[in-house]
Amino acid sequence: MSKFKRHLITAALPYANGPVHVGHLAGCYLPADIYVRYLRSKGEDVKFICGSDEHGVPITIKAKKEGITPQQVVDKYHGMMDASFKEFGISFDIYSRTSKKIHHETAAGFFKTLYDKGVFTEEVTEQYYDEKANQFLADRYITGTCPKCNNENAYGDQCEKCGSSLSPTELINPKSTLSGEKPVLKKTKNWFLPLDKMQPQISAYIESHKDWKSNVYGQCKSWLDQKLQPRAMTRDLDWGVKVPLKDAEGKVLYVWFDAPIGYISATKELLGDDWKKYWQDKESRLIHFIGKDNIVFHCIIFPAMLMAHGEYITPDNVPANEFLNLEGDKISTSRNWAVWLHEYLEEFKGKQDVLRYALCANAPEAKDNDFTWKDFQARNNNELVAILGNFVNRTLVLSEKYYGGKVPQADEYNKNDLYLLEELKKFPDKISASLDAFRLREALSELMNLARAGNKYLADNEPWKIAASDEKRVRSVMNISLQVCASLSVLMEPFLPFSAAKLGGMLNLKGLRWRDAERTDLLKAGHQLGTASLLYDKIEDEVIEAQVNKLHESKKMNATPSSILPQKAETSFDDFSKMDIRVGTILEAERVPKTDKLLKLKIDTGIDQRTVVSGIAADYKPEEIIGQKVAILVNLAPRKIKGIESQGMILMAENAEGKLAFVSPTRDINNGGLIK
RNA sequence: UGCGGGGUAGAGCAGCGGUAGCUCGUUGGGCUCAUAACCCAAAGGUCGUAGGUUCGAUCCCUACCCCCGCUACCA
Repeated sequence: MSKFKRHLITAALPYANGPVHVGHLAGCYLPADIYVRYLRSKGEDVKFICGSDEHGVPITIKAKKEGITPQQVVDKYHGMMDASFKEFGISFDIYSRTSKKIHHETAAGFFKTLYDKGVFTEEVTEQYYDEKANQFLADRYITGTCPKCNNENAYGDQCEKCGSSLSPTELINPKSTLSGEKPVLKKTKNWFLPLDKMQPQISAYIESHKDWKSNVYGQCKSWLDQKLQPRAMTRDLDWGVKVPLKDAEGKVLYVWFDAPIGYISATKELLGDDWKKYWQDKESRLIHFIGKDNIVFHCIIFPAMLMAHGEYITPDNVPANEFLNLEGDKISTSRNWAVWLHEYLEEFKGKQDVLRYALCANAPEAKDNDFTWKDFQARNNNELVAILGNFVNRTLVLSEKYYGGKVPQADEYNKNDLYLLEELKKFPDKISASLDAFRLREALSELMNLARAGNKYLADNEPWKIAASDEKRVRSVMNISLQVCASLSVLMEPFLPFSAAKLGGMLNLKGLRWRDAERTDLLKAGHQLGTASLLYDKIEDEVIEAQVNKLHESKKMNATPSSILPQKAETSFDDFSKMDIRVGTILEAERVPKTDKLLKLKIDTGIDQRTVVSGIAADYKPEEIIGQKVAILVNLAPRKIKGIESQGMILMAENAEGKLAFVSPTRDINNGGLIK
């Protein structure tokens, strides 16, 4: 039925610097798994590819911090992720890793092909080099004073204090984090993918996929409208895939060049020579499941690489999800604000499907969504237990009671029966339509509608009431209810594979395909059913409260230690006394238009009244700070901000969350009073 | 600030030109086979704001506001 002979489905390669959390699952692994299981159930030829992304700078930094090698870092997390995906029922055909030999060969080969075809442009730039450590420094390995806010601990790519994005050469007093030495500028050559020149064909490619999700298509359009820029595909670093050229000593492939090729090398590893069918045959369909942070790489850069190579098909669809928040706050690995999959699996043994259900029902398909434990509990208790589990349970309990677990013979169908059976036949196609359009939440809710229909049918026909008076009728009602259970067991498999298997066991059915779900004779009269047991248990309030508490405690623990910055370099009293800090009073305050954080203040410094622009609007409203006593550095060189000359700087204290507070004398000191 | 996504009942979402719909929650009733489960019914929305196009707008156009992401600013 599909115009494609085979499907290659990938899920974003998770970065091997931390374990898997619910955000990852909801973003791409669960949707991809549901889609793949659905295709398999339809009998399609499908391969599901994933693996750990093990290169890139953050891993080398993490290794340094923990005093181990990068290889040890990735080994640890690769093992964890592999195991927890497996236990959660993410049914990869292969879960590989980019540190494997086959990947290094494939990625290097791919690069070499592009190089030989003359695709790349070469550019020599000046980069910082650490002479003591004998290597070029990635942006993150350089710290120095931020030229914008004087923060002495700014990184080469970004100042975390003021948020400015920087280039390493802008830093004042740059320092290598490897040796502490001052790095020197040294020329280095890198290879660029000329996306600017490829813009026409990339545009044509994107334009031919207007059917993509609006968040994906919109993001791509935005990049194209801003004109693509050449992008460096190599880096001066020693952790990664070596650039396969003679004059490229000490260089590796850019992670975003190397990572998507991981899909290709994993396919090779899985299939041997057959891999080409999936990547190079026009009748193959390539689909990437990713989170929104990866859209550009999968929709523009990777397709550009594939086109430049020439022998590959391009992604047919990239159904990217938005982000999942947790209890109202962004999920963060470093702040330990997350529900970790390996911990969930430990604490909720056998409840994989509950999390699968909660995440799918609330997946961030169109916008960011919030995962809350309360919602998780409600989904389980009010939907899985009360609707799906209950329908199956009441049907099987009655069958056991009336017929000793043997499927009864249906006699004549009445109006009610025919109506339900007609409805039943529509479900596989209805759910298919939603799944084919990557509307998984909708598909899941359709599935639940079948269970709802079953519950209603039982309530309307009340077999328990007529059990004694009309045995014939009861046999028909129970037969039909059992057929609905059988269809459910097939249709729920992509979403709830563990429950589907359990239900299959209770019904003593297996090996059914998607199409079978529309049949109304899956269970023959006389067929012996297995033993009934509950599909889902209620989750009590205490369990949920415990999880919420755990979350908040870990947040508290993380808030304090890591956020205290180390002491700055020693300074002299002379240097300190150059600062002229005075007590002042805020006379006027107003928002600087078109900015989020800036206030324009008029301050009485005792010396004069002057204008100061200050980034405090997130914490203070203009009207509430009039009359506030402040500490002000008055002899700071004036600087124009948003066209307003700022003549000084207000001193602010900052807590771990970045909240600001005025520094102000505790007894009444007149304006102009010296702070020393 | 620029770009993208989003703003629809208490919560989560669908609808995207013809007098607002789904799930959960709430309230009332029924039932008792079933895990205090199930079934029925009701309440609850001026569809972010203001203009415009149209016989008619939640849906199209314009401006603005709010939330999220990337980006800028944050002395």
